[in-house]
Amino acid sequence: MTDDLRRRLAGSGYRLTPQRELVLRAVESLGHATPDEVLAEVRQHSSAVNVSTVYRNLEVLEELGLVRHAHLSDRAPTYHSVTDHEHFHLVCRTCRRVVSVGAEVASVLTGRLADEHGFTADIGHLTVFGTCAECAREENP
Amino acid sequence: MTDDLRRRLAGSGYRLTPQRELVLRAVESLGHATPDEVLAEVRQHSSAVNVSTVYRNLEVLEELGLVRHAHLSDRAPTYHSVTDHEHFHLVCRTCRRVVSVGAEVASVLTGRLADEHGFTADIGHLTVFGTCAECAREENP
DNA sequence: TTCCATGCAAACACTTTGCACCGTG
DNA sequence: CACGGTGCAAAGTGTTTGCATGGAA
Repeated sequence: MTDDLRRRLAGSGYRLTPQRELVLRAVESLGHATPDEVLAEVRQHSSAVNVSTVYRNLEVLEELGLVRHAHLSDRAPTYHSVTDHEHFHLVCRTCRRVVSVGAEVASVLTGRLADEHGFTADIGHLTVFGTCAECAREENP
Repeated sequence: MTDDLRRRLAGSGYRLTPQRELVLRAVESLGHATPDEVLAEVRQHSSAVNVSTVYRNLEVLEELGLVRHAHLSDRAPTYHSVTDHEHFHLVCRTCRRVVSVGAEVASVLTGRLADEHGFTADIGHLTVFGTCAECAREENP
């Protein structure tokens, strides 16, 4: 599978480096992670990897469609691997919990946006903020 | 209407200052604006207003429900006044154009999220990224 | 006359860039 | 052995904070 990756990269004129692979594996194993978290994970395997290398590689990997990012907080973006089925995120503003929801749940919305506005929605990047069941219960008991 | 605002602020222990009012009026007149753009607009009326004052006031005004923000780019947030009907945003990744869409267009989605996940979505904060009709046409002619 | 609000400058968090060296293909 | 990749340090953005002063109520 490393050779697969190598070919994938070569196809766009990129090379496979140890750091590159470590960044990809870190994103895959973390699920949802900010660049900082990816850096921390990578450093567990290879001590000396630089922040800028992480940023540069996340960019390359996203360009190739191997990872994606979404904004789960007002601050840092979070990356996830694309082997997952397409999904979007619900984020509870109160407890910060994140739930992944299959893209098909939004199909009526994407259909209307396409029909009424000619707009092709990128559901994988979507984040819906709001309040989860538990937190709503606590606020109005 | 200034007195209205004064009372609204006083109700939460805040005061009405010229800067505060200028920030609110700027958001109202700009439609969608980043803190930077709000600052620029405010300075057209009163030369010396500080960045930090703009940030602090946007925060207070949002707490009171007089303005809202959404993330229309990966960088700065944009603020808009709440007198508008509730809406969410479509942002085209190619041309950066922004379209506002009435919250009711997402009602099937919000209904499903409520039923299936107990999640109350905050539609006013939602931004859907994707590709608009014109840009899709240019890419696949 | 009491506190909230402001200006200013410094600190912050996150990300990007320039440059010399390194290593993949 | 050419050219993309890396580390490092410095510079950018966008935002927040501490503190002394100012002004609304």
